Order: sequence, then structure tokens, then C-alpha cells
Amino acid sequence: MTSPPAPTPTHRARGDSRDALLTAARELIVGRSYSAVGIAEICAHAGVRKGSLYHFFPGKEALTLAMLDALYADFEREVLIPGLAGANGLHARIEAFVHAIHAFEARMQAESGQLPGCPFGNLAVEMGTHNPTLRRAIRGHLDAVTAHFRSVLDEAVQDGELPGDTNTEALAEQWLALMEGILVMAKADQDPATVLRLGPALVTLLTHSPPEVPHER
Amino acid sequence: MTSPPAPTPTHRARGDSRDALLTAARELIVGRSYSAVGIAEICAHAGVRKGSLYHFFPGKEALTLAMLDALYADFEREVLIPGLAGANGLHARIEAFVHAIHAFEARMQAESGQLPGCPFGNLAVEMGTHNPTLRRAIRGHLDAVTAHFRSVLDEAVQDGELPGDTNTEALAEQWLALMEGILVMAKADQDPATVLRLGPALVTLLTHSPPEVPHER
DNA sequence: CTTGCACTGTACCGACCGGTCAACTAGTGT
DNA sequence: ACACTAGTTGACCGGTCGGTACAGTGCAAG
Repeated sequence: MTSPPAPTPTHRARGDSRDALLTAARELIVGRSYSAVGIAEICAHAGVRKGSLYHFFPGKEALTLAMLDALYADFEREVLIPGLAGANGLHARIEAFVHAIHAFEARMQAESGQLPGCPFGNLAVEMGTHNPTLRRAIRGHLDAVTAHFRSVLDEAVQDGELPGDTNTEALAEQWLALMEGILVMAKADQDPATVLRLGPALVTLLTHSPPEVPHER
Repeated sequence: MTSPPAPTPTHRARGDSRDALLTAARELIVGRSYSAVGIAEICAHAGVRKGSLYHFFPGKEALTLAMLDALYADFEREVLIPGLAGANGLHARIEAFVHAIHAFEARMQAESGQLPGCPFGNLAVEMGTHNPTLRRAIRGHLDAVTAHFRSVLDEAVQDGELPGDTNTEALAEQWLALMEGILVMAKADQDPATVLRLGPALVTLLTHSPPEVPHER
């Protein structure tokens, strides 16, 4: 423990260039988009030269992939878990979640002047048609979000707030779809109030889950 | 009628270059995205030289604006009106609309190999944060779609299918948001079946409109 | 002290971006 | 026959894109 405070075998001259690149890529790509942000701008924002970027990552796509992993981890820890587990009852949890998203969008707009919408949904739309690697990675993160939604719904079923035969898997996916749509609209408006205005739709969708018509086949 | 079939006063040597440019821009930009398609590619696809493009349009943005106007007009005539007015009853109309959207996405994927999602939603997401002109134009088209949804809901209220105090304006906006979200998910999946899988959420949302809780204030 | 190696800095690449320009072509009105 | 002009053409512009090549640079182990 008296040795220098570097647990890793590398020397790491000064500040971690890799982390700086990931942070810069996150701020810029989330604030704008994948194709609107160039390698040069990411490097400048991170205070790192291009050669270092290509030492740590094979290219822009790999950097973005790593950035998305870190972004999802933070989103899960800072928004998903506290926003969903904080309140009691399904209705209250939905409202808490909507307000957490609203707060995030409003803060981003205050900081950068732009309302970004959902970073994962944005990338899914942007790269869905011409970058299968990124598309699949994003799809995986969206699935992880759906799993969190589902556990909330399962709890609501156990507490008797939803019918026992509720298809929580399907409903969780619908929840995510509506959330993504709300954020598309908010981005089109560039107004965080749109999140609050459309939020009640989530309550309608989630508390009236199976349309009384049994699934005809 | 023995004169050449050109009713307009201009000479128009051969095929309309302007229309060819609009068609090419539509096919390419809808199939991929604004920034992924270049001027050169649009011109090549239209069989027109770059100089002609800049004769008819001041630039890429103006071309896209005109393309979006034509695209919305066609969408309204070919999908929105027949898809919504074809059936009787709200439930049937929703299902007909979902199937119309599914058919469009499946056809696009069969033709171009890519499932595009909603062209307007895509552009809203792509340009929302850094092209206010395009953003506002798209927002206008989305409003026009909402107006169509609302008239369907108003009819349902008049027919007694929805409560008389239904806020059809708010509900129409929620309808659009959910539809956009469904198309984001379908694009992330690159699978038109996602439209059908999530379609029932529209029925839930639209036939249970105001959560029985009166709007607390 | 010397060697090895992770990391950095800079110059450079070909391709492509949106956009400009002047010269040309071909119908139209007089 | 003439001039006018809408439309067309292809060469060209500066700038930026993602990515590459390679010579340093400084730390750590031998």
C-alpha cells in the first residue's frame, strides 16, 4: 500500500485519456448525434490528440459502443433505479419516472441549449438503417430498460394493482414504446413541458392494460 | 391538342428535373437519413447534374423542405385518409390504421432492405437539435397528422364510443406519440412485426382515454 | 544504464461534403 | 432572324470527414 496509487500495471502518465474520450463522446453525441460529431471535435473536447484515440479504440464506432455501455450503466444507476423504486404504488411510480425524465431533459436543455430526447432512441433512429452493430447494441440497452419496467409491473401484479393475468412482458415493451414516442415529440417541440403534457398517457396505458376484448385469434 | 403536351409556358426540354430531384431526395432520405445522403447521390439518382439542383433549389435544406411537403401530401392522401376512414367504429379504425402502417413499413423493407420507421419522426429526431427550420416544418406536419387523429376521435365521441367529456385534442397527441414510439421500436428491431405486436397498445390508450382519476390540480 | 512498451503528437491521406461558377443549349416571343 | 432566358453542364472550390503512419516520450522492469 506504500506503492504509488496505480493499481493497474500501466503507467498512465497523467489524467486518463480513455475516460476523457468517453466523457467527451457522451456529451457531444448525446447533445447532437453520431454523424454530426466528428472525431476531431471529440478529441479537442477531451483535450487529447487523435493518435491517442486510435490507440484506445479501433475507430469511431467502437468508441461509441463503449460510450453507450457507460451511458446505460449511469442511466440505470441514476435514473432508472431511483426513479422507479422511489415511490409506492404503480401510479406513483409512473409519475415519479415521468418527472425524472422531465428533469433530465430540462437540465440538458438548460446546460446545452438543446433538448436531446432519448439518447438510445435517437441512436436507434439514426443508425437503425445503416449500422447493424450499433443498432444491435442499442437494442440490447432498450431490452434492459424493458426488463426494469417489467419488474415494476410484476410487483404491481403481486400487489393486486394489476390483474393477475397481465402480460407484463408485453406491457413493459408498450411502456417503453410510449416513452420513446413522448421523447420524440418533446424533441420535435424542443420543450420539456411536452414530457409532462404527454405523461398521463402512460398512466392510461399501464393501468388499463389488456383491452377487455380477449386476444382474438 | 396537336401541340406538344406541355401546358406550362416554360420549355422544359425533357423530363421534369425538379420532380426527379424531389423523388430521388424522398427515396434516399426516407430510406436512410438527411445527413447520410449527399447532394451528389441525390443528383445521380435523379439523373440530373448538380448545377440543375441549385437552379431549382437554393440548397439541400430547401430541397428537403419541398420534399417533405410532397411526402406529407402523399401520406395524407394514400395512408391517412383511406386508413382512418375505411372502417366503422373507433376500434376497427385503429386496427386498420395499424395495418396500413405495417404494410408501408413491410413494403419499404422489401424494396430497399431497410425498415425506415416514420420519415417525419426520423427527421425530427435527427434535426431537432440543430436545424430549427427543418424542425419547425416537421412539427407542422406532425400537427397535421394530429388533426386527422382528432377528427377520428371527435367522431367516436359523437357516436358515443368515447365519453362526451373526452379531451380529443390531448388524446390525439398521445395517439401520435405512441405511434412514433412504436415506429422507433420497429426501426430498432428492423422488423415490421413489431408494429403489429405493439399495435394493441393504441387500443388500450384510445379506448380508456381519461384515467378515471379526475385531473387533480 | 539500457531496453521494452504503453502512450502521445503531428503530419498526412484519399474521399467526400455542400456549394459556386461561367459557358453552353435550346425553346419562345417579337 | 433575332434576342432573351430558363435550363443544363462539368469543372472547380475550400473545408471536413474517418482513418493512417510514424517518430517521439516517459515510465518501469531488467
